[in-house]
Amino acid sequence: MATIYDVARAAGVSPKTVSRVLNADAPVKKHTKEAVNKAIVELGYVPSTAARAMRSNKSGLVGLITGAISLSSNRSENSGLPDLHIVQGIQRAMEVSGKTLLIADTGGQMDRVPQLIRTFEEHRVEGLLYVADHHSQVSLPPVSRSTKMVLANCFDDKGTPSVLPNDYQGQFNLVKSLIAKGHQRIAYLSLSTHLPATTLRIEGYKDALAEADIDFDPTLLVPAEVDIADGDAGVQLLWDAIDRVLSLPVPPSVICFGNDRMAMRAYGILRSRGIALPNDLSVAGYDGHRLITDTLYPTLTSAELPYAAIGIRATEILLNMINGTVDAPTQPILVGGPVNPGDSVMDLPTPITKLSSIGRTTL
Amino acid sequence: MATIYDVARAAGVSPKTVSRVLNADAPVKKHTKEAVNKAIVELGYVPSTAARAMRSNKSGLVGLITGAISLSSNRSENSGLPDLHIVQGIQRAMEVSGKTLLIADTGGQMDRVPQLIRTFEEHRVEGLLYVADHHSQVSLPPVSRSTKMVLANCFDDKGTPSVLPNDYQGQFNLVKSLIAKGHQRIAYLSLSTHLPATTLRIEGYKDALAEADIDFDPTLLVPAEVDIADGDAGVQLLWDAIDRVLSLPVPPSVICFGNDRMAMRAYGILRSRGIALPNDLSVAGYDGHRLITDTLYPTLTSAELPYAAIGIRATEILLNMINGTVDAPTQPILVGGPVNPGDSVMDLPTPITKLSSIGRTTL
DNA sequence: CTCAATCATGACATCGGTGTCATGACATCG
DNA sequence: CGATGTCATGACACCGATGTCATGATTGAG
Repeated sequence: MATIYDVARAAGVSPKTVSRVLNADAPVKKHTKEAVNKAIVELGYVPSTAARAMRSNKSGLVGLITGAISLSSNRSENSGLPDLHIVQGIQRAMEVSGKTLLIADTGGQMDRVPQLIRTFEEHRVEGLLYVADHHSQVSLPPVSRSTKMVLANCFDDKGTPSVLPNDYQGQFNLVKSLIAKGHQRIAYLSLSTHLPATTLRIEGYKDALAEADIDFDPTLLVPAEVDIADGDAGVQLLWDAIDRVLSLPVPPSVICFGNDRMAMRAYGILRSRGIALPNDLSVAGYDGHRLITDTLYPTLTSAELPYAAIGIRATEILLNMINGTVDAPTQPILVGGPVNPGDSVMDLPTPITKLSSIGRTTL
Repeated sequence: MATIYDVARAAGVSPKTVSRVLNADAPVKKHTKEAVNKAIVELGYVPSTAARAMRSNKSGLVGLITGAISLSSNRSENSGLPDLHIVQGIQRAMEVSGKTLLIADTGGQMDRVPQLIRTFEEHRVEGLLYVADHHSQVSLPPVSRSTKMVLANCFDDKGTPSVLPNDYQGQFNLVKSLIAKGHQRIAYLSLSTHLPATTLRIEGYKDALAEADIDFDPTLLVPAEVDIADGDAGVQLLWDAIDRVLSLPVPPSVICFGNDRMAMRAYGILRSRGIALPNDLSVAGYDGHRLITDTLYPTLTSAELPYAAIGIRATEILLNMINGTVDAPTQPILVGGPVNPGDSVMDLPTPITKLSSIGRTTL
């Protein structure tokens, strides 16, 4: 591979002059510049980032640690929206920065993280991003104090800058939109209550009800997901939860599910019970998982988890920290998302009348 | 960041001795070694790959060009199995090699590829992998003759080494397994006939029929996908294709779909027509898209597209080319996959009797 | 026309490792 | 006991770019 010295010799100038042409950081005579460019093209010269990095002490690299690639759609038990969307956002934001993204995948094994960080340090990355597959608390091994780091979709107890989905607001807006469509009996079959997201969403659910002067009915709130990734148990639990809320004296007119995958399962379960969607019962999901929401029939109403935006925000924050232009945020950044309306939610012009006639004949 | 010189000074030895300890490429007295290691730990020294790469003229990097990350599940019209699985396979194979993978995403714009290749060349990658999102012919811009390259899931007309799914065998085995279950009237609603995969799979379909002495009936073979990514048109076309084969004088006992997503859509369409799966009609997909096959009820029988294996094979070939141990293959490597059985295919103990009673009452 | 300021370019050192060769300290053997 | 060889280590150059400083050429001002 040709070096800057080869180019210099071919153009009859010094290496430094070639460097000046490359970086346009000092005036070069037009004639000289042309000779240099000609030599560059002829030799197919491409500057070496390694040499540049060594001299400038800047690698131009940013490291990303994630399990998004190895885990994405392989483990179908894995519940939510693919965290890959966060990676997409990061890539998009990184592109315009001119830095190169180094992606390391954990393969789901957290104990490999130190090794990955080590590799990044060898490459002298200027910053580090950590992406979690769901809103969670993490505890990462310490990195050299000088290394900037931003957490996406997770947080720790060391005050590392982090970007999180606004789960409270997402569920709040979703329920609010259901109420606007005339629904009053709103069931919520949530994810495991051990998840930070669930706690926040339940708050959003309750506050949205309160805002509309609807009393919170505890029997309508059922955790319908276990932590253990056991497909069969999951389906059973979901079946049972649906059974419970539909058997209530006054059944709900709409069920919110903890995520789109649960809603997708519910489509099958409800149909097998002869319940027509959305005529007999409305359904809403969470995540905005397009593959599911758009493909299901009827299309699914869902609160969008703004993963791409989270990736973009996290990247922006990191780049600012690298440039030193802005201080790292001390509080988690919350990113909200819209409610994507689908055909799975019925308009209920006269909610009270309809309520009493739903769900009884089907059980 | 500490350098090898800092370590040398702290340990009271020469930099070269530190280098020897790091690489264990020459004997070092136990006492000296301990002093060096102590200094390394105390200073938190991490060697710089940039400096190493420059001296050795080996970057230890492999470049990967793909659209898998940006396109994955965002564009839900995008038909098949996510090509991300290929990337997963590549990562797994690369891990054990000790090289670092540099991933560049095209964002779906092929015109960005030259730019990405340029960046890789600046990083002096030792090899290049290109991953296509579906079995297709590609035409990549020329790279420096010395750069090794392997194509995964695609091929070109320049004889670049490539690894492809064995579409012929996949469909052949799928149809064979259906025949083994007693099916004789096997419809095939294929993908667009412009795809290389479709041509190959139709051959496999026909040969499997021929092997069982079943006459090929052209009315059972319907292309049910257009090239244009128009969701509505796709659904209409699929609806119509299903309509056509079910209206035949002797309707099929099973329908093979071009991919799992089509099958998923078909579940909804068939159910809305009152056809019970698999009792009234069996269904099979293609891709082995777990998210779909495992979640659908009943679970979907599907020919697995061995994307992970393709990624692994492509990586192995590339690494061999880099090591110079093996010559590049001159013919595309074909990788086969199993048929994943689901509950969507009925056993037909007495195929002929049942055949005539299917599909009529539902139309 | 002279002197200073500006411009274009080059020589050289440097970044952090490692290959090559040299060197002094021991060990081994006849 | 001296010659030869092995061992542990260090001095030095080099990989490819670029920052610093120097230098000769050119230009402009007085």
